[in-house]
Amino acid sequence: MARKTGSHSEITGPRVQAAALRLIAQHGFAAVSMRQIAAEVGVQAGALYNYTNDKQTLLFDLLRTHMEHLLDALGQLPGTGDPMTRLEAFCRFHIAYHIERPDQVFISYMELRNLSPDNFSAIEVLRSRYESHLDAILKDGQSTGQFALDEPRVTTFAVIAMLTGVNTWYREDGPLSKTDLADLYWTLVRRAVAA
Amino acid sequence: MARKTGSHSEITGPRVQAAALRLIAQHGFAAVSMRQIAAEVGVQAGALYNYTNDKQTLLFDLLRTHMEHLLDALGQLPGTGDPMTRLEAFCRFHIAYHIERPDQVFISYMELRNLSPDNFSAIEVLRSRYESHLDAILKDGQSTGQFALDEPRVTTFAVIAMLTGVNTWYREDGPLSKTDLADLYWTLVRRAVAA
DNA sequence: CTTTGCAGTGAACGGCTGTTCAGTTATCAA
DNA sequence: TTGATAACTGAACAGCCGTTCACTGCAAAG
Repeated sequence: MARKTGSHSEITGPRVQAAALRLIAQHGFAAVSMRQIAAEVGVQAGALYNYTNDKQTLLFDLLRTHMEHLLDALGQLPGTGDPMTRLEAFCRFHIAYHIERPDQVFISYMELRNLSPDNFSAIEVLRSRYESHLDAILKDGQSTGQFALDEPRVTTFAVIAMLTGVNTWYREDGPLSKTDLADLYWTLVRRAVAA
Repeated sequence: MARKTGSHSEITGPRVQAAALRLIAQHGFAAVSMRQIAAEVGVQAGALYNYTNDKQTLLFDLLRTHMEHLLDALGQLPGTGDPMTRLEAFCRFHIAYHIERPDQVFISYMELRNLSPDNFSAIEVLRSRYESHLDAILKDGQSTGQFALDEPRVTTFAVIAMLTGVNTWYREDGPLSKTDLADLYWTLVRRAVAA
């Protein structure tokens, strides 16, 4: 099917996508061959081209799917209301969502440079849409006087970097529960921005 | 020379190291060939093996050199004294040092998975030595009552992730000076940890 | 002027790369 | 049972990979 249409936005087969995700997260896009992915699925390399146009599209679909799901989930958070409440909701959401999808998150900012220019731009659009959600919260809190920020845009980057950082060290079987984790990070963020 | 000794810790030729750094930061370790690196230096691929044992060692030397220079520079900061003062010094140092070396920083946590197990362990040792510097500051400030932290170790990860994040967005020709930048981040960190 | 030794060449090695495609197998509707 | 169609194989393609090595050119030491 994929072979015939040549479309750029096919939905890659779930089995293929899962195998690619796992292997690319582990070894990196450039280091993983189509034959390895095929072996993980349990088919020959040629069969993959029933599900994707080429290796580049396979990576792009991985990142695009992740970003779209992320934005969908984000859309369910309230877009208006008390900035402090919304900031807390965002922080807890971000940590919870990212900690559950370490492979997707890892790939999504590790393999950006392996995207073609067009694909890169497409992902960047989605990414900045996500960031602007936090940006809006910070600016709202700024105008109500609840937050004290010299540069909301910089704070956005700082908070997101801090929150996303959990993925580099948090282990499910460690001493900290996910609730503990969210509490700790929320305390840090709240104090960092509070007036 | 390198060809004969077979040593694991040779210092790769500076020209080769610089070329490898630039290309790997841009395209990724697995995506860059020895022939590309050689072309950047202006020699044939075979000549590289006068300076390094193999491609893996070339990457390892890049990361090891970076981490050793980082630790050297860190060693010049005061190890004792007022925790708040030391924390500020650390934050400003971290930002200043990292912002000047975007390629090294990028590679140093992007290409970790391309290291052999032994080389990976060696780099991890250096990395955790760096982190423990901040950890010590936070624990000191905790005991003097200047900081209010539920989990200093988590705070260490959070602060380092936040500070290192500048490299993903800061541009030299943007509206913010490096001093502005350090001031902004220091304000966030100070308020996040202060009692 | 000769000798020594390093730096670099360029060809070659086996092996792996993404991708294509004619041909085989399996599935399922009529 | 037949026919259609989707899924998959396995071989092949041209090309690049890391690494080795006999050989050349050159610079400095005796």
